[in-house]
Amino acid sequence: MRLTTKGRFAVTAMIDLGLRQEKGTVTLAAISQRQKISLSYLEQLFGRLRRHELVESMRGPGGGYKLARNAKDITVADIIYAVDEPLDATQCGGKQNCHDDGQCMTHELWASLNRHMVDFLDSVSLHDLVEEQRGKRHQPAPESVTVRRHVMFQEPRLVSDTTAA
Amino acid sequence: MRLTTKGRFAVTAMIDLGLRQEKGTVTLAAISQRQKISLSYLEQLFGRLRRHELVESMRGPGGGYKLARNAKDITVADIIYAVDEPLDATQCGGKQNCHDDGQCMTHELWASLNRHMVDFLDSVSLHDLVEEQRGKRHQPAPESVTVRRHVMFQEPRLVSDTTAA
DNA sequence: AAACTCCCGACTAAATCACTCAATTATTTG
DNA sequence: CAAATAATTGAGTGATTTAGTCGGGAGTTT
Repeated sequence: MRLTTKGRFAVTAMIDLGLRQEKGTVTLAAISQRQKISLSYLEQLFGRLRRHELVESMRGPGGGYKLARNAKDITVADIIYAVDEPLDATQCGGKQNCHDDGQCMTHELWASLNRHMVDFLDSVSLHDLVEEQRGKRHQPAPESVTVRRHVMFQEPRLVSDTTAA
Repeated sequence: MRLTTKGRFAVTAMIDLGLRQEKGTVTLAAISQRQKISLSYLEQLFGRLRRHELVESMRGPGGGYKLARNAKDITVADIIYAVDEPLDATQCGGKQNCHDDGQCMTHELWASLNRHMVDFLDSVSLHDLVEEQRGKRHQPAPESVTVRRHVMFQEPRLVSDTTAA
């Protein structure tokens, strides 16, 4: 799996979007200012997010982006996969030097690790992150239920509206 | 965490070493031939493995490398950390653009992911991998005990001795 | 001394990352 | 319609990282 700042920015931007989309749409220019991510870069990222149907766009004045579906149905893995594509730690998806066997004594190890990572990132929804940011720390479920819902985000601070006069 | 072919090669080489060190030491030249990893590259990798005290070396004829401790006490995380250093998915170890808060809404997310990855890689010992390679699939513990011992390596094949005439 | 083996640092080509820039298309408002 | 707003696209670029190579040196054994 590739873990780059690209994925981090994408998640950050999506949280920002999730926090404000109630008031219609959110422009990239606004996200750019709040999160200090260059507009051009955001454009690139949101192009991918849109093609993966995680966000929807509206052009023209009053336009912008909004989530294509409920934040609970968007996972961090979805976001990272959208912007970083492969999401594969094995690097030899059955083809490359893996045909010779032996070469790939470690193949299953990486495949396993990859599954672990994906499982984890898939267990955290955008909704979870947005709620954490809102500071709603009312830990209801005392760590049970399925596999979802991890409680592990200690940093509630958020960039405040510097533009909204 | 950085997951590159460097780490993969290092783990592969260590498995090879673990499989054969009973007969004294193993030379890099032998590992190079069996695993098709360039000797120069192996030298680089084993320099780091030695400095991290995972292997010990003996020079001169009959020399080579051997594990510095029991294979059960060497984890995959140890190996990857030795050759890839950082082993950190957060990328902003508290310093960079993380001072401003907000910027780091995702900091804990990456930190968590990193812990998950390290935990996993730490739960797999070199001994586990070596035994898997030997094909000793006698699953004794039916998945219990602590957290250690995952059963997840389906590829038992190994490069056979092409040199040993 | 000769062969063997580890040891070390510098070097490099290729790929990837993290962006930027310029131009275009669609939409709304006046 | 014109102007402003925003998304949309594709190409380009500099810095960094990766995945190695290369050339010699140093310690050991026969």
